[in-house]
Amino acid sequence: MNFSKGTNYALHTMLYLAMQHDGTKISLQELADKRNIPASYLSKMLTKLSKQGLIEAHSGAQGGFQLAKAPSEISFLNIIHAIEGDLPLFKGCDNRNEEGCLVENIMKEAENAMDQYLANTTLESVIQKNEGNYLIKHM
Amino acid sequence: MNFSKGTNYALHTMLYLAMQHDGTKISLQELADKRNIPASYLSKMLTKLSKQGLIEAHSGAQGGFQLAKAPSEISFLNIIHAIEGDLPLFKGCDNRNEEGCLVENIMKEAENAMDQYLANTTLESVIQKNEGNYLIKHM
DNA sequence: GGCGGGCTACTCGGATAGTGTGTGTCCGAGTTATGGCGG
DNA sequence: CCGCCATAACTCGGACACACACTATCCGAGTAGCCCGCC
Repeated sequence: MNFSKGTNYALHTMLYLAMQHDGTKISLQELADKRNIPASYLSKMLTKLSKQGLIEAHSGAQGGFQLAKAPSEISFLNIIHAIEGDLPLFKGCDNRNEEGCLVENIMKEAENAMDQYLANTTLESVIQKNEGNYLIKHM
Repeated sequence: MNFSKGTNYALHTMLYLAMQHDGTKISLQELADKRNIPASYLSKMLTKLSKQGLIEAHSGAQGGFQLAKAPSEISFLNIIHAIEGDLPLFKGCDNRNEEGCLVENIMKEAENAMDQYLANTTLESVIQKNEGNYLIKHM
């Protein structure tokens, strides 16, 4: 049980896109090179992000990707759900009765605690908090 | 990315064991039958729980399993870590510098939020909250 | 009656295997800007 | 000078392959309580 590499790739890429505040389009190849991500695989992740309306993909020459919303409106949770799916992390027991599975209910609450943190963390808040930081430029 | 079935099995089994407050030993077969879990597989999960000191295994005739601690001292987090391992859910980037990976730090915080909830949820608190409930008897 | 050995019930741990998902690659199809060529 | 067309650069999406963890099963080995029979 752990987050997939695809999620890691997506988060890094989205952060990179958010730093291009002027909204210029960036090609798949550049995104892949900057973070040492296999381009073919990253393409699949970007497709998912695009389908969720988080980024825009432009075909043809001078095409590329850019954010579809303001960085303040894109949370980590949005990105993670776009990649991993929005199914709950925990599948409860089969023989569920009218109140559902007790263990499952508890795990849902635990997951909600994590989701709430991720929903409150937007691309903008991360960049602002780390402005001028060495990290943000080279990671 | 989701919790394994093994975790589900372990949580249910531990809850069942906790309800045997008199500390009688319960055989692997009975535990498996009560929750419709394949006994051979459950055995592996119980081995992990035993190695983490959460339950005691008694060999031989009239043997079986019982909690090694009081239900109030066993949290959901203990059980989950025993099964899934205590590694962080998110593996950050490889090229980490002196401050680590920015994305990874955020994900660690998110995971901490979930862990904190799970650490505060003990077998005892779950049972007390659902005492007399239909669920607790039949799940 | 007491002692010992076999029996039974159970756990422990390794070996093995199927299965699904994550990860990665490749390639063809479709799309758009650009530049050159002809009118 | 203007418009059309070929080309290049790029995305899109499916097909495919591989690795690895999860899930599950089976079996032999070891262990502990119990009972029966022998002394």
